[in-house]
Amino acid sequence: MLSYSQERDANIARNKEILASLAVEKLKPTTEPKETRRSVQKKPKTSNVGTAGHKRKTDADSDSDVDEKPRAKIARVANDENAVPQPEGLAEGRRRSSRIAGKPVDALARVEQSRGTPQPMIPEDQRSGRGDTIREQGSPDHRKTYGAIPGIEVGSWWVSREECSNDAVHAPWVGGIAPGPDGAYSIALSGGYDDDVDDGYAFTYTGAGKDLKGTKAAPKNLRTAEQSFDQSFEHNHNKALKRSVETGKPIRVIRGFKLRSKYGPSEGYRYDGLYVVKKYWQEKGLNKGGFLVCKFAFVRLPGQPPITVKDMDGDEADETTVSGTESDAEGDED
DNA sequence: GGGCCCGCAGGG
DNA sequence: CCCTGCGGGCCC
Repeated sequence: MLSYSQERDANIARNKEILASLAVEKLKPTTEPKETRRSVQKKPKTSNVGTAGHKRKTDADSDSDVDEKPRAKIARVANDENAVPQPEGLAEGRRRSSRIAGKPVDALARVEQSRGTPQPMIPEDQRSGRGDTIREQGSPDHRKTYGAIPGIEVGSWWVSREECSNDAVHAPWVGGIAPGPDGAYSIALSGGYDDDVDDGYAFTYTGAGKDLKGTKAAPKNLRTAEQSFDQSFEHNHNKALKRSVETGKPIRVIRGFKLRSKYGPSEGYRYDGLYVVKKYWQEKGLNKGGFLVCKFAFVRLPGQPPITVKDMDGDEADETTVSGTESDAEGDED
């Protein structure tokens, strides 16, 4: 019987092989000058700001960094004219993705503990959910658009899935896969599976299909649980990704802070551009029942801005941008 | 850390 | 209407 880590390593090795077998030419290790760091453009738009009803930045007292910080990650592009005036207070201040409850999300939370109050988080007239930067009459619903969302640069960053959804980059609040008729529109890498491999320019991804967990009263109110059955390509989400392989439609990819990879942002969710799915297969997943999972191999389309790479050892440390690295001596520990 | 309630979006 | 899904927050 293999231990968890042995099994994981075996899976990872297999996933790496598959990625390698795709014979994709890796982008050269272009180490971009720090400037290239995309999107230092703060200027969060309203959409993004007004967004979460839950957490709203009350006033400026919270952290006042951001401004000059090169690591400002808010990257909305927005035509200035289109830009809606900022409700003050929310304007600047990078809001954090309370990745860990108990962090200085301070006043943010609190403001609205109206958890039970069902009300739109964004005023009706502002919540197109179609990509606010292009919200004009007649503009298409970008939630169902393949490829880039107008006005959203590669490298754009959001504190939460909710905000990302508001900009139509990845519609589901929870789901990792946004399915469409000719393939998935977008996916989210959030570190849900330990044996997924992320090399930046390519990665393997595990499909959907898990039980929900809950209590007696609310049997399925939790969004995750242990794998308790085999995943299949009949599942709509997996089917969509399989279809992506056939159609070659580009898929928007966002990486989240929970992703255990040097390509994951240290906070929030970042749009890393377009990828295509090259291959799909099934394998025994990393779960105690040995249940099968559906897997997919993604490869990044060329000609896009480089991905930000996190300085591992330091974590929160600095981030530099490169567009693909050979070395991936990502210290395996355990 | 874990437990649990509360969301939304999309598809059936 | 129902259900699901690599969230998020709060409480312990």
